[in-house]
Amino acid sequence: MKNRLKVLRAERDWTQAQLAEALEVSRQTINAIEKGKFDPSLPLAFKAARLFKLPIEDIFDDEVETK
Amino acid sequence: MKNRLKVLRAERDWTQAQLAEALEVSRQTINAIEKGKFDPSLPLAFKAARLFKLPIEDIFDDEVETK
DNA sequence: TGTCTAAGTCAAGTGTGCTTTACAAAAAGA
DNA sequence: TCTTTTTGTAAAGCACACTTGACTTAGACA
Repeated sequence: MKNRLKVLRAERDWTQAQLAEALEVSRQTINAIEKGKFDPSLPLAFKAARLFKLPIEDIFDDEVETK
Repeated sequence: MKNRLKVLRAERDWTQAQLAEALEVSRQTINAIEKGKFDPSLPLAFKAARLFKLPIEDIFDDEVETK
């Protein structure tokens, strides 16, 4: 699952730690999600959507990565 | 987490088993999600959104249940 | 060069999403 | 009523979302 967290962070000049705090998860969790290590839970995706005021589909991308 | 799966099923006259098959999960998983026993994973939420051609937010509701 | 911050990663542990198997309860049809 | 279908639920097990703690790497800057 791809996601735009890194870009959305950059647009706001936030660190992984700051985003983690805003979403009430650990910094390692943010890092792992950004690096594609695992997918966030649905509740966490909702939290991110509310934080960035974007639909979940605009933050996370379920399509297969064709790297 | 509330959800409209039961209604969306009813609109299409589908059983839990049929929805489970369409989403490639077990019937018990559909039942548990409909009954609020646990939240679906984000990938499963994406699958449901594609199946029903609706945004994830139109199927699942992260707001606190005020029963 | 040395220091500070941000990012990346690993290990071990906890909780939960989802499975299969099985059975009971409820609904629907004859 | 009898039978079939659908829904609800439980137990045991596996995989993964997420945690804390610790360590490394890289960049910025004095």
